[in-house]
Amino acid sequence: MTEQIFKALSDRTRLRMVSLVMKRELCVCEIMEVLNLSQSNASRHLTILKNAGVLSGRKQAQWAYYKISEMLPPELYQYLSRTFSEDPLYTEDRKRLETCTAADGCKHTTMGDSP
Amino acid sequence: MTEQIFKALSDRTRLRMVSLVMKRELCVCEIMEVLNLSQSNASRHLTILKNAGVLSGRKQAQWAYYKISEMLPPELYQYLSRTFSEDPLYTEDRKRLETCTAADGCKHTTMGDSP
DNA sequence: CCATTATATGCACATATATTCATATAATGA
DNA sequence: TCATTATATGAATATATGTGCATATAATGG
Repeated sequence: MTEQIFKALSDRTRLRMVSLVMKRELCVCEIMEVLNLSQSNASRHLTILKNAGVLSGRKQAQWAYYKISEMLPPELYQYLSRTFSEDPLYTEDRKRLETCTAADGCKHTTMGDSP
Repeated sequence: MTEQIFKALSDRTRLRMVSLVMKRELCVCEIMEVLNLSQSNASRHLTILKNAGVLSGRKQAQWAYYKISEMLPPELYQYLSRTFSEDPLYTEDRKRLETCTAADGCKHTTMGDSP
């Protein structure tokens, strides 16, 4: 539902999440780390985004990965994409994402990494 | 602000308002009539949409007219436009708008009409 | 089996939001 | 000037939402 999508996107924390996930598929612990959120809070927000059809999620081992849903209307994707690249709030989050996973971030790397 | 725009659009009543106003510039009394809202409620919602930059407003005589703001990001305009034409909720409102003003609706016609 | 790690969820609570009622402001026309 | 019409806003209230804390579930590795 349209209303639901907008509701999901009407929160700053969730917008920041979408911004990060738009870069690449992420697990909850990476997101809570970069945005400095409590685990439960991060989980809840991600659930809201998923239920609204903004994100899609999958589980692998003990991790829950989220990515941009293919159901997300292209116009919204375009708008978000443009907004995130223009607003420092989001670009800085994205910068922090890189350093986070580069340094160590979670105890794991997103997908299979070399031995 | 992005968050603000989404917040403004995250309410069903306001989405219905935007749908109507996307057809043509309307005054408060027309909107409250078509959507069957109390006057104060309609006014408040329109103020929220205006403050978010979704609508722009002007006053003429005792009436307050609202229309789609030129500040509204084009991607959002596209998305809304498509959504409103696809969802019966909005198409029926729009149908009711026509009959309303055609019959009598407000005591006035939107702009100057012939004698 | 047990400790650890990752995630989701019930409960409680503070804040935000939508709505109504009453009232203020302002323009119009008689 | 006064009644009418249109709109905005303060106060009150019910509901929704975001957040932390504790806990449940589940997978992993030792």
